[in-house]
Amino acid sequence: MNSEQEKNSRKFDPTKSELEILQVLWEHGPSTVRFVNDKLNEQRDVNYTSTLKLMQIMVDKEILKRDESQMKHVYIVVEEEQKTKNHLLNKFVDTMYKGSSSSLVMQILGNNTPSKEDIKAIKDLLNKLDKE
Amino acid sequence: MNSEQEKNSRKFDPTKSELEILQVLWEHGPSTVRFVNDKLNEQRDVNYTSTLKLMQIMVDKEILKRDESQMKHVYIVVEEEQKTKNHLLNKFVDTMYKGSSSSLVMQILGNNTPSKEDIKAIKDLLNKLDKE
DNA sequence: ACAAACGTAGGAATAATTTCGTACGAAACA
DNA sequence: TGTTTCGTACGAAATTATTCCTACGTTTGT
Repeated sequence: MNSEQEKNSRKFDPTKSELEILQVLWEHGPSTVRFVNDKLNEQRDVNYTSTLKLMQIMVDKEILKRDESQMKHVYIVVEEEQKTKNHLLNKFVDTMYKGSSSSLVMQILGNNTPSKEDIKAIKDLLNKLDKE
Repeated sequence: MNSEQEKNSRKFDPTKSELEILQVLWEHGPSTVRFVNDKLNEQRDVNYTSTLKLMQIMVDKEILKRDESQMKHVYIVVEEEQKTKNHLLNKFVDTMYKGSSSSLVMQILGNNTPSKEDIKAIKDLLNKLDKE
């Protein structure tokens, strides 16, 4: 189960900026550089060509692929969002909590105040897991 | 509650290598460069002076302080482990789960298989939270 | 048809991070 | 005491990541 995740995951480790771009693409689906750049500029100044360059690099790294059939290339995330997030989450748990996901959960629940609904949702999930 | 965390957290964002060092110090308490470097070398090759340099930089950044009363300086983590981890965890939740800690919890519980004990511990915590 | 706006490509400049070489003093020890 | 080992300081080199300049072609609108 863990080994399967390792098998499927490239070493792929997005940098900070790459992650910003991924987030836009995750939220809005396949997009042009222009669109991504505009989104990024809602938060901070970035030159169009900087975003372009980065996205081109991401294509090289095979984090993205692109549809070049139109003049305005459309960039598409290669690996599905959940898989990538899972990978990053596991890496985070490994480095910060020595791989113990429950201690992460304990900490996050202890330090934040989830709503009643959140609590219920999590309880339900736990009950389901319990039965298996 | 969130604002309090912001108040107490410096912008402090350890780099990858800094995090490696922090982990050694978290696990073993205040240590010399030699000790930290030996630990790091259990995992990968690092030159002693590289580790030294990094730890000196961390002192500059006030991530560490050091006891220079002995010739072999002893380095000490400034901010307590939990506070730093919490900060990093929150940052992670913010960027990866738009701040929704419960969706992180859902994902991590769904994708790993916590033990019965883990499940019980989490349930207990949830019950406690529920009452408040 | 021409100018303005917009697209990609690619390389160079800059910034951030990490690594290590060199110098030099203190301790250990034969 | 001489030499080897171990410590720190500091600067520079190497690496990685990020930003942007320039060139040049295509589309859009007049």
